[in-house]
Amino acid sequence: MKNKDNSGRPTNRIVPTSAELNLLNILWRIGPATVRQVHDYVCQKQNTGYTTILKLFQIMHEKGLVARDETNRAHVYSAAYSEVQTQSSLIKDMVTKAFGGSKYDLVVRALGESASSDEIAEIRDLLNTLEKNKK
Amino acid sequence: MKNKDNSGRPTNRIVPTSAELNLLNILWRIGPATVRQVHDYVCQKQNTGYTTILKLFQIMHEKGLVARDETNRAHVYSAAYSEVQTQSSLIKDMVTKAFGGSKYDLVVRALGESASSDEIAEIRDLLNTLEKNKK
DNA sequence: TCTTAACTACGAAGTTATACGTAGGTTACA
DNA sequence: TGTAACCTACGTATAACTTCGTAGTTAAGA
Repeated sequence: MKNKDNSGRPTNRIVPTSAELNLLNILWRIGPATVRQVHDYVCQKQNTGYTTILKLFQIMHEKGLVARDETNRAHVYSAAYSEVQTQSSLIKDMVTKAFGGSKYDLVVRALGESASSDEIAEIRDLLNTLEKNKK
Repeated sequence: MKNKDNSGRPTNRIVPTSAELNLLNILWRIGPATVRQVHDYVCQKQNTGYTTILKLFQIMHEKGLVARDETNRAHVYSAAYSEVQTQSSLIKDMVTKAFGGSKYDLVVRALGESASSDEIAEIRDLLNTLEKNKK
């Protein structure tokens, strides 16, 4: 099924909201988990109602953002898309909306402000690897 | 005044919504403009009511996203923040929410999939310039 | 001057996102 | 067995986002 982004343009991309991303980050970190486990995890940092997490997972399940294992009474949720896939979708979305479609511009902006020498070196390595794989 | 992002964490950043970004892109392109001018511009691509644009600008003005010159009857709106500033804010926001705070990871993900040889060369040049400016 | 076109302000509707409470059923153990 | 803890489903409340219509005012031209 096709989703729609806020602008009304059609898209097939996975673009989780802020709160959804918060939970996905936890699933990516600790793996498939029950609402209880995720709730406990979240509550280490902020107070949130148990049913808030539950409801979010139910909605995310409807959207296809998470898979649900209903074998046991406490359902086990897992991310439907990998962190890398999701990050790529988010980047694509942002490049379209705020960078005139130019991925390069996004990279320039990200590097522009403050990149440490170490980071620069790492990215240079990455570029070498990318080019090597092309040949 | 402090804004809050969706996650409840406080932030001072400029994070326009999708529709807002759409209008800001136009202002950055054509410069300060009336609702009429922006509406005409928008309607080249999509049908949108005049008052839809008007209302959006009013809200953006309340938020401080645009400045408004009320000298003439037709108010003239202009972006309150540059495209570069806004892009940086959006990147920061995204790095926080989806890349565990690592700008480097975002760059890696952006470059990871498909970067042309030309783009790779350009980014290498950029890295050289960045490093030169550091010394 | 009178009518028409244009402009702003305002309200409201429809949708999504976020957040919880309650109801009703299940499990575990005293 | 009964009661306390736990789980899901569902309804609801609020705020933000997006869209547009209407009302009222101002300007401009016949």
